[in-house]
Amino acid sequence: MGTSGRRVGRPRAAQRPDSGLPAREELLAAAAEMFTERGYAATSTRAIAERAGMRQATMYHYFDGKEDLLAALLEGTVTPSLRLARGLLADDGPAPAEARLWQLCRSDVELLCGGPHNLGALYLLPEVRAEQFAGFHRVRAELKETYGQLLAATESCGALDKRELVLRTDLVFGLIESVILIHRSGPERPVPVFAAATADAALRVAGVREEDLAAAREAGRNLA
Amino acid sequence: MGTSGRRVGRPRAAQRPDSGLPAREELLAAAAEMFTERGYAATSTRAIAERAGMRQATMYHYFDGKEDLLAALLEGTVTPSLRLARGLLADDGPAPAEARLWQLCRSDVELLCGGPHNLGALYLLPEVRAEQFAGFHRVRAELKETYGQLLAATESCGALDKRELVLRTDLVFGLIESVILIHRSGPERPVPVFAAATADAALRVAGVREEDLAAAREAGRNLA
DNA sequence: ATTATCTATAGATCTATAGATAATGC
DNA sequence: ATTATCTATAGATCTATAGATAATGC
Repeated sequence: MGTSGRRVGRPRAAQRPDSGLPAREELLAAAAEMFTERGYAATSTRAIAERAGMRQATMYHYFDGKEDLLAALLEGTVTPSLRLARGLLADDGPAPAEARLWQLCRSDVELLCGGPHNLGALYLLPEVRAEQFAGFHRVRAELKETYGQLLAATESCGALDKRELVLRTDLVFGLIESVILIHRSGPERPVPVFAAATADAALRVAGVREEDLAAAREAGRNLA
Repeated sequence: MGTSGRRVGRPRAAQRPDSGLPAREELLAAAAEMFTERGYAATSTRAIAERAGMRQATMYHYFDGKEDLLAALLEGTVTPSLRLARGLLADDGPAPAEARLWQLCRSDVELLCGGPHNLGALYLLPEVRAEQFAGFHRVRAELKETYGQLLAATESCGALDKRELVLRTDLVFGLIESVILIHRSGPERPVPVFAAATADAALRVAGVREEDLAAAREAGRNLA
């Protein structure tokens, strides 16, 4: 049986060229596209379901509603970053904290800008403050915590007191997340170049001196 | 006649303690609050009008609809920044570009974080891409252009080629706008402190060396 | 029997307009 | 006469549920 043999259940009404994706994934992809292109507000459950090739009511077989879709999309955005961040933090190899921070920043920018849609922009939605998104907020807070620990281990931030360190962390993390805004304005720039430049900028914000930057960058690249 | 004498027109149905604001302003304030707190999507024209003390239909006397309100709010956010930016750019006093850039960054952060609501977050809405917001986009592009000109005049960026300069501008402008995200996470930090720290970070991204920072900051403060 | 889907729809909105009304202004 | 507001509502949604149906699996 190939991937798209006969499937259980009543056939779909409007059959389209089989995307191969499971229905749940298809819904997520449709929601990602429409939320980012038209806006969360402006996207109805009907529009999502229809784009995923099924009728509106069928969506409820997979998700509890629009907010549930949004929550799933958001968590999917941060989870890969967090996995990488943990790896870099645990890595007790010889790479200095500066290099690991550089690599983390670079990869996060790639993740945020690499996908077909600007999913990051979704967590600016005020809706995301709701209870329902606690899971997402937890994961994101953990990612930020990792940034903080790497920063604390750098030479330039090592001497800062707690409060100053939190401020630096906010600024670096903010810079990385701001690529969501930036990338929109100049999408003709190649992502790898942009990601490296943003990682450079993050180290500058961290206080790494211009003359130490190249070394950190080189060492960082080798962690990829 | 005091500010709140008898007013022309049919009296309001539900009279509240007279806010003193003209109806149009009252609507804008209500929309600002609800858009940022509950979300644009989740806010109905009825909710806005009611909070402004009038009935839903009355809103249409002042605005063409929800999008029109959003457009007005957005333009109001950038216009003061742009005015300041132009002033700093035209100022042919003795202050170096670094100092003027610092001051521009500092004030923009104050403006973005100072208001009662996080209005900046609104222009992340995908809805804002629509035709209707062309005016807002124009003003914002002009503000960014000013950042670019100040950056080009700094010592550290003077030698960069066109493309590199655009990249730096994007990163600095992005950092400033990212305070929209950052400020949400730590609103217990005093805004003036945060604004100065962000301006410092912006100069670092611009490539200003650590040992030149203090001087630029001092000169920048005197421009206020 | 289980599953994935469908059709149909109740009930709850929400937006925008039409037309009336109650003030002040002249 | 002008103005700012009101009431009422048509028409267009949209969400979530109930219940039917058409496949496969055993």
